[in-house]
Amino acid sequence: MAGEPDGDGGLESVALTPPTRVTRSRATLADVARLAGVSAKTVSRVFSGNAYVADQTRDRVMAAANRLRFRPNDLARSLRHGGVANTVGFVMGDITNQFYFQVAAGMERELAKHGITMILAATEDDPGSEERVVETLLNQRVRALVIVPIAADQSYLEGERQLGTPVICVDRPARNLVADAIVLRNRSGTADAVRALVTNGHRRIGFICSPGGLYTHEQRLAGYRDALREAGVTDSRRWERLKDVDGRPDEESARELMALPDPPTAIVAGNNHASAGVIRALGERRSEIAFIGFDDFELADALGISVIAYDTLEMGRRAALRLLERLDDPTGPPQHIEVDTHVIARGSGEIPPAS
Amino acid sequence: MAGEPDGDGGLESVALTPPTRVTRSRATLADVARLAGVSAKTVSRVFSGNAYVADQTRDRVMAAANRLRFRPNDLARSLRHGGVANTVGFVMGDITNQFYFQVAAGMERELAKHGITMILAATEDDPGSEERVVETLLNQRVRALVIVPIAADQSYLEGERQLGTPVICVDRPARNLVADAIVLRNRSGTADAVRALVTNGHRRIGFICSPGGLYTHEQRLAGYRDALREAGVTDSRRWERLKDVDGRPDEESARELMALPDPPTAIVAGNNHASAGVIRALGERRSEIAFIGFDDFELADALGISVIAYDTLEMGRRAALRLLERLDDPTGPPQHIEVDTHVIARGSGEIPPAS
DNA sequence: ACCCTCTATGTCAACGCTGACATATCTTGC
DNA sequence: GCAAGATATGTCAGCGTTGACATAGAGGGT
Repeated sequence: MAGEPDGDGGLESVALTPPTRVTRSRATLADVARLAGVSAKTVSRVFSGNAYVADQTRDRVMAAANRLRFRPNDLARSLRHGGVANTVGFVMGDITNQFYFQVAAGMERELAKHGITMILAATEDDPGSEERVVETLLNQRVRALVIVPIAADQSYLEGERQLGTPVICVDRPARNLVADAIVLRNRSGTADAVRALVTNGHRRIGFICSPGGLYTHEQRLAGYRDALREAGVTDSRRWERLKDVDGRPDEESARELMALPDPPTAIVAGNNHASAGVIRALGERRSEIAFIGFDDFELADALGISVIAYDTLEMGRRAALRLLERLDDPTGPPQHIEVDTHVIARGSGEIPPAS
Repeated sequence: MAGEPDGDGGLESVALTPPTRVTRSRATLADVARLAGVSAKTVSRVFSGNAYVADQTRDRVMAAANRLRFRPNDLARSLRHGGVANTVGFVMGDITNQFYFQVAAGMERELAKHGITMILAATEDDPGSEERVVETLLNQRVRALVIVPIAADQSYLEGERQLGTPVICVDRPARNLVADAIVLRNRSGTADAVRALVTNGHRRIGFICSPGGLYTHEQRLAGYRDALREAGVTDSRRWERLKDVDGRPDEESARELMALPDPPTAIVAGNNHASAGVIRALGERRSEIAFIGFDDFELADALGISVIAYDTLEMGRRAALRLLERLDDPTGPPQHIEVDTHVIARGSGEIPPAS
């Protein structure tokens, strides 16, 4: 398969210009000014837009700027304006988790409207690296920080906050730091799903989620318990499976539940990873046991999997909006914002109890 | 040490020093220097690390810096060093497409190793906005650009390239611009999948993909045709369905194929969206008709769906590596790098022809 | 004619940092 | 004892930009 047949070969080649000569340096305001026969300040005025410049002069400046391919240097601009850049930093955890990127996407979209650009950094879910990563961003003089807290403690940011850098936490609240938080409606969202199952006649409902201990997972577990308590189910602990280990514990947990003498008639998964495990474990028996997973996923609708869904983009958007508010007015108490979740019924969650 | 008598008072000094602002702002090198009783340059040396500083002095400086919560200002640093920041810009298309973010993730991981931070920007798949977005990044003085080309023409970047800003294209090559490209092995990857079906006895093989016209999709279609031509199938056009419209054309296309008097015994989908359509259309008949989709997706393994897969993170990684090479040595012809794809057999693709 | 305001442009310093260069002390070698 | 290096620190200018301030002609009102 080495030689691509005919078709539309010749993808590259055809260099438009010989292999690159480099480093004619970039034009500055002064260069443009010289060419246009005006002062640097006048060029500056043309590019920052908000001052008196004669139309004729403006044209001459623009012509010179285009000829020299001038581009205003935002670094210098930022330095001049209090040394703060027009960027915000987003610190996410595990880079392979698309959740973070969806949030980033929502943020980007909103920030772009305000001409703010976003700088990305990842902690790779290593709590120890959080502070280091944050420092990198602060050195870049971001105007604000949005972080998905992963370290055990964010008090190291207290100084920054006092210096006026807003900190917004996403998905989990910060610990030991006054900061706004944008989180999911984890607890009541999960409760909603369980209630739906209860309404449908289920009493033996399993809950699978690993790793335990995270804020989000604790909240979801709590919601699960809330709903079962409401329903008068007192032995819910029996149906809980929360492992902290790696490997594929969720799938095993599901099999374990299904192998009980009185197996659950419905299972709720606390996150996407757990959903995958449960679906694998269910296999051919997917039509027998009801299932609802927290987190929507691609093709879930094609497959008829009911989920507790939410708008990840919205989380990012809300984070961005809160951030913009903070930049306008840094005072005021921290807000705890919950983003709505809702159960999407696609079939798997509406299966009635078998026994 | 001229002006600045003590700390307070000094009201009578008329024109010498106007009342200094009391707003607590961020500490600078000079502030630290004053507190430590050394020159700013010495503090600079401590923080850039690579020069002679006595241990005792270093300690004193660090103590002062910590007390003042000093942070080096990378903006100023960058400005001093040729006015170029230590960042690269990534321009992606539709922000809700997780593919882009996976690429971003791979890049980030690699760039972080080199202390380079990434700036994100999205074109929202609007070709007209590409140039504007790119400009924003260039104004931030990114050291290099990685873009997923969406505009019809990237020649507007030629000037930048000549000024020494490397441009790397991902997923699709640039048009009218000399730039490296990191793309998937679209053509032969698709051909591999079709060959596998042929080997399994299939001759009537459908291909569904929308929208047509994109580079990637053209390549995949070409690969499909390659393999069928090899197999001596001459009427492959009959089995191709490529629509440009929106809605859910892929699902309809699949139904249409299945409703033919001599329906295909196997179907290949050209992208994830098409896969979803086909899976919906197949419904209960999933076990009768072989299926392979381009792009892996979550739970595909749990569901036994065979796919043409690749490592999206790897694409980003390769882009980052190429970029770093370019920064080291800006010369040399543009490279066209293909990232490997491979067929993952999970069952759906190994179903033998029924008739 | 005079003053006033509006428009249009220029001069200069400074944002925070570091490279180039200068200076001063301390070793080491012969 | 002294040149030659190694070590330690300081001074100054300038990266590209713009705010503050200065200047100067054009128009308007009286």
